[in-house]
Amino acid sequence: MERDENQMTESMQAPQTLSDLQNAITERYSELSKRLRQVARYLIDHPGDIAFGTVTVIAQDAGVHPSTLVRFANAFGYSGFSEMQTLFQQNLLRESPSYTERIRIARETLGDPGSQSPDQLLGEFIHADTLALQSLQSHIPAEVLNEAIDILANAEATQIIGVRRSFVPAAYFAYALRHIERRAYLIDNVGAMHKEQAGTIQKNDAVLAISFRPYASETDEAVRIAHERGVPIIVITDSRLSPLAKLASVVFTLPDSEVHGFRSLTPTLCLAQSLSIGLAYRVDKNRSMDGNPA
Amino acid sequence: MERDENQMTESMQAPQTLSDLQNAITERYSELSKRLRQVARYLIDHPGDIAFGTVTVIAQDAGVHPSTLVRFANAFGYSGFSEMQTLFQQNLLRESPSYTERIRIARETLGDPGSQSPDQLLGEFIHADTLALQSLQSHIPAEVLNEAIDILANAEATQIIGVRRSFVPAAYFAYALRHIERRAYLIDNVGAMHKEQAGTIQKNDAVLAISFRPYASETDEAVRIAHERGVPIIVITDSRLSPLAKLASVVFTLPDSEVHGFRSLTPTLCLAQSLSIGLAYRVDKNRSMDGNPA
DNA sequence: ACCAAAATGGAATGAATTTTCCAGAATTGC
DNA sequence: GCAATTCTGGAAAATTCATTCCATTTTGGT
Repeated sequence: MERDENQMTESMQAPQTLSDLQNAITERYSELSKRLRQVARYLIDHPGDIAFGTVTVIAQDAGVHPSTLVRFANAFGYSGFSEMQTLFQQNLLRESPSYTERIRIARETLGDPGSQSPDQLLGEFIHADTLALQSLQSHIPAEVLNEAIDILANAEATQIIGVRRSFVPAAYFAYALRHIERRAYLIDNVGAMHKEQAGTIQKNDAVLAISFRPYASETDEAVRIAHERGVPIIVITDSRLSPLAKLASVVFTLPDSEVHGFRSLTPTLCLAQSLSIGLAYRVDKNRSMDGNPA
Repeated sequence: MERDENQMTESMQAPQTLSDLQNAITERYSELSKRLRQVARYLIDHPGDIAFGTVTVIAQDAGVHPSTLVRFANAFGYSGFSEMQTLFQQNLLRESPSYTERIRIARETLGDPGSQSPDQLLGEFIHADTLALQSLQSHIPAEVLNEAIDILANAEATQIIGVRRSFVPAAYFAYALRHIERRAYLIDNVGAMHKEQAGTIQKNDAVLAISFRPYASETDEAVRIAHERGVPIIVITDSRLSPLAKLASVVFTLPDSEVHGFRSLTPTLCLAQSLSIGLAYRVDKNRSMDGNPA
């Protein structure tokens, strides 16, 4: 067996993921020099500390000289310490709730926006929507979902508000709730009568409002009316700083994924689905517990 | 009560944890200037993206000047942006381990219908939508996309038809097309006047019809009228055997993903986005080729 | 113990990044 | 509607940082 291949100094290509690197380190640990072993141990044992921090700080913590870190990175095929460091950062990002960073990276690797074929465009939207969906889960705490479903389950009817872009998920909510035989009223502002429509909100209703930047005054007004009447309010919006958030009983803040200037409604609709079906199950369960096993 | 204390400029001491900072931001949000609010929103809504990246990059993503970030940090008592940034890093380090675990658990329990928590349900829908999106790309040939965009680009106005479930993507189309300054009419059947609405379809319009099983007669009728008048028709449906398919100039057939009896609209909306933005680019290109470089 | 080769840490260089400063723009108060 | 104040963004300055280079030390072999 030819052992020369294993000598890898600068020639071989560097590991591209953190786990690859960790494997490589473990494998080559014995052939490293004293100081490099020290670095190796530190990298393996404290991966979290590598992501941030400067060479100087990390070197101090690891008890070595900064240049040793650079040499270590070189020994594993990287152009410098910084290049190796990105692996640790990416790893942290992958585990973290953040995803716009990944979109940014993906966008960079996808080349210039603008003169693209519709086909590529479709691919980009699919990609962006997928990422947005993935991050959705981490943005929606289970308790909030449960509270929202509680409110909907206890309400006699649900009044749904959403205009312009948010009209789309609002319409979906109305469709879905009616589908599972819940009373749902869509405040659709037909005939510019949203105030009149909002006027019909009653004590034992629930209000479901959807509003994203730029926040529409129509939605705001309707929610305000509901708030005055002490009606429980579920808000789906994009930020805790949204004007609706402070009036709400329950707030969902959704990450907005923007590609080519168009924000995706996919997370909102997915949430809408989940709320509706979750409600359906809840209502079903309540019914059977009420002594009606059908 | 002495309110002076609240004026805090440089004098007060800066929040030492991320949640403290977030609270402080929420509290003082209203008294911030326009740009600082922009920063505030970005910090609240994208905490994960602050941790890495340089001021320059973050400033770009937030749409502000780098110095604004520094000013913001100063306004909250930090010596500079970097000092504030460390809060976000610490937070990321603390949060990271749970996330992948959650997804794994959610995925494992997938397929166990019935008594599920809404949280698990959400995970299922996310998963289903993701799969549906993935398969979308292979179901949409590039030529069909191009033809559809051709039709939309040449049309004077677009008439959009979709009822019930399909009303949701139809409404989205109407919104998106108007957003890119195309004339779009949504045949929404208000006042049960879909026939009258369809009657306004003209020779150089285009028709965009969305219909899934069970196919709605309203959509069918409208498309039939359009077909008689020789108007180009784009159809989004679930099968090439759909009654609309044979009248269409271009047909998109979408795979339907069904979870808990609810079909997902996500692929339809993703397609809608792609068509709209693809159209926007096409129109832009045509305009500049017509000698109007703006 | 001596020589050659490798390894190490200090200092310097050069690049990148954060911060400060300032002039013009926008906003507010009168 | 004007003046004063605040806000903004460009550019330069200052700082920090990663990397390279080199002299010194250490290691391993004879």
